[in-house]
Amino acid sequence: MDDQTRMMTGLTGLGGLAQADVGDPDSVRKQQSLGQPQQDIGDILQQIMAITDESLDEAQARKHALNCHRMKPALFSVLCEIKEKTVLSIRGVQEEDPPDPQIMRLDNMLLAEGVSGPEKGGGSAAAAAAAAAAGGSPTDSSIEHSDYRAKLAQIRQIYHSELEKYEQACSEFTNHVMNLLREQSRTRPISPKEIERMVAIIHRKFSSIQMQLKQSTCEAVMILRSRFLDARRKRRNFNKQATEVLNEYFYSHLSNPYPSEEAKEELAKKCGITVSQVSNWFGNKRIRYKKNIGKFQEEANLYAVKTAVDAANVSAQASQANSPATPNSASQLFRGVDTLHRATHLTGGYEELSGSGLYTPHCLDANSWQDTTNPPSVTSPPGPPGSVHSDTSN
DNA sequence: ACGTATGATTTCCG
DNA sequence: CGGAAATCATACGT
Repeated sequence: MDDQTRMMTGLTGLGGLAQADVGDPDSVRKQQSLGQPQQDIGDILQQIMAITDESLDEAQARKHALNCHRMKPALFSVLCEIKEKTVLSIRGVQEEDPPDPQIMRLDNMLLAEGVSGPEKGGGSAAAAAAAAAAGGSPTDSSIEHSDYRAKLAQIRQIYHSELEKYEQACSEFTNHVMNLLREQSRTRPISPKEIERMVAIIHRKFSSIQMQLKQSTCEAVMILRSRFLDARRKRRNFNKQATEVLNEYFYSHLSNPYPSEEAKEELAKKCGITVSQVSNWFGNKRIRYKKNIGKFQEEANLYAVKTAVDAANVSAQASQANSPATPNSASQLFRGVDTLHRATHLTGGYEELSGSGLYTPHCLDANSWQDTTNPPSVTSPPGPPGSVHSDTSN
């Protein structure tokens, strides 16, 4: 309604049809006494103004009559022109929404998470790669749980179906509105530009809905991630074979139980765990071993025996392979048994072991780990193993 | 149920 | 940034 009056005022001014204010009923009456064209226009305007007071049927008939009026096209175009100048120009400036940083962030994350990326052709591999590339976190390859992937795929599927629904609804609604406006544009001043604007508004609304979808999808992914990544929540002990491999390495490198990056990778592969898990394990092992060497003595001996036996077997096999006919294998085996024997001796009696040569020097050597000023070869006299010896710090 | 073992995380340091 | 130390939180054996 307000628009209507504004249009009217605009019309009078622009068209120069009348100097007086059309909104004033008196002026309309005054116009009737004027010349023929003016009277005609005034007549039409009065009819338009009065149309709301009439009954529905009357109004319908009146509308039709007005529609067929010979002045209608001219009047209509003028109204359009005015409307464009007044109504549209008012809000026409605050357009141009820049690519929302928020939605960009969401998009990036969904892409990185493998939710919105390319379709599931490569499947988990692509997703995992994307996640790894995005996160770069040490936890990357630990997300290989099939459960995780299944849940992620589920989220992905929901996301895509929802997105599709939104898009469809958006285009449907846009079409509907456009048809409606086109339809109405026959009786009401609506310019194509206005339709365009309307479409843009609709799209903005729908994209804000999309953002909500993206937001909740991100949230779901984050929750899923945290649930699966927080291994503390669902800690599993490594399997026996894995701990065996790790312990073997630890005790056979007791003088310097710091596996290199390559060694860690190798161990990780052998144990079916990640490199960071290997690092954790060695970190824990070192500190716990150092804290209470006595407690680990048995274990140390066990693995010393194990490695000794392995060494014996290996050397026996090697010698056999070297010279199948040689009777030397017996002596090789014996050497293995010898080491084994000496190793078994170690149980309990670590005092005499210093200098036994197998591994003992390292056992009591935890103080020299990480100590560049004190190479392992020149070990300081070991403290009482059972008691908690002084911490290196302080 | 409880204590211990153990993998992971946090904090601090060089 | 890698490691030590402390700490957390769960698994596991009793």
